[in-house]
Amino acid sequence: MKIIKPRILKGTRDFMPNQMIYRDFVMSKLKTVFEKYGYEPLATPAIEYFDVLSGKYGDEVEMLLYRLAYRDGRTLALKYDLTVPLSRVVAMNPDIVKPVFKRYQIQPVWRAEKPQKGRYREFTQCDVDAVGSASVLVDAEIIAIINEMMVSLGFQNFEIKINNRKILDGIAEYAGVSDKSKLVCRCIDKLEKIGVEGVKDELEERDIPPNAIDKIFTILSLRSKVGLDTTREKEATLNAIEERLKEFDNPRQGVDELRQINDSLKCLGVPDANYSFDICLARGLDYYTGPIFEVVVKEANIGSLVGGGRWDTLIGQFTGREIPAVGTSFGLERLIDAMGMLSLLPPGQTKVQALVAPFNEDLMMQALTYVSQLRAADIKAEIYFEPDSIRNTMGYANRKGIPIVVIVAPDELQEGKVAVRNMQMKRQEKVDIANFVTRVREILTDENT
RNA sequence: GUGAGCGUAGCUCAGGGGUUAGAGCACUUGACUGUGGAUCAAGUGGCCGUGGGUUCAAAUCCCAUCGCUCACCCCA
Repeated sequence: MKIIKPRILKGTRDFMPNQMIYRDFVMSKLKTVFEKYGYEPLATPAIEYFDVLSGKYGDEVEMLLYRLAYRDGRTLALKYDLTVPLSRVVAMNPDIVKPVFKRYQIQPVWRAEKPQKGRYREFTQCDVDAVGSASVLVDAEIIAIINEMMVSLGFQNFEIKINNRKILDGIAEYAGVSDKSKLVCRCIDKLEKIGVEGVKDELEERDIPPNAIDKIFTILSLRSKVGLDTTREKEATLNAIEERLKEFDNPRQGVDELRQINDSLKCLGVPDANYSFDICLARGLDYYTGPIFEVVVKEANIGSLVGGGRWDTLIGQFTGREIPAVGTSFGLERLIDAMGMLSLLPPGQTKVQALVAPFNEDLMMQALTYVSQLRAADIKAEIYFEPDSIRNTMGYANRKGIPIVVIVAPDELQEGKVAVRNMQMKRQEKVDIANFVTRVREILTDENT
């Protein structure tokens, strides 16, 4: 027999039971919040026609599409994100957007990247989008969801950065380099990372004329103190940007949208300390057209945990008729990685609540009826099938973190009882067989409160 | 795609030309005859990633290759 060496593609992972518990935990929180805001689930295939995905993201990203060598080798690809498949669904079912289609979607996506910290080839995106409305109130709602989500997961110091593509384009227009708008955006996006001089150098290298660079920086100097602004400071920043760019329609509109978002967020109860307007935020994907946002947790240092924005023209690429849309994407793995680093993940490595431990083979059948009784009472219970020694049984329960062990042994049975051991408290008591399920339930609820 | 670093026990790593390759943790067994996180003792476990080269001698130096990690680009 030929032995195949077991291995796994770089950038993909197996999720063991203890990790799945965390994934389920975070996903259920996400679903709860999404549904609370009226969004409904959708799923799409892993495989799409290549031309459906191609040309939507941008030149660099195009290389990262996973193409499938099916038939001619170029007609299919694995999905790269959940937004383009959604736009395809809407293009095929245009009626669902009357008046608005609000969906969430939690599925894996694939990117042909070189993996590194916080970056995988297969990972799970958790998207919420609203399709059909051009109202900036929806943008605010998405940001409110992001905020509630981050708070609900236990993050204390996070920052929702908000900007607008229209303002970014305006900066390039103001500097007289509209044709290089994308390039300019990419450079100023790095301000935080490489500093003012770094950005200047990079702009020079890309042949942006010195006077244009100066003009770009007169706008960037209006940048607010990220994350620390009060409402009034935010308004002042927006006003200053608007004043500087007032001769250009597009950026003026962009500023106005942010102002409306700011007002809406106040009504939606999003604290000022949790978001900021950052005119350096760019986002790489081509399909964003209006407000864009991103969440960074500085302590975690694994890039953005959440990213999104308005994408009003994507669906039009399929139908010729534009349908406005806005939404965001949560990176499941990055959220969990960050929560792990900040100790925000709940303890507990198993969901099993009770282990029934027969003392010897002769008591196995009896033990089966007991474990069955526990399950009938909706207690997650398993039986230890190898009654080799009570020591090993306890060791197993301990390793796995099972809170209660029900010992079925001759001494107790003679009195019509079983032993119920609370592992955490190291307390053990004899309980009448008639009552042991109730007793187990009591111990479990005591512990959980 | 560009660049850097690392591959030694199940895990984290030491050893950086010279007998038979080490430690901690984990695992197995025992002290403990019906009880798990502790302690102590003993034990199992290695083609030193793979292939070639230099050398009297290679885990150690050189080359290649594979794998992993990190950074750039871009992104969740």
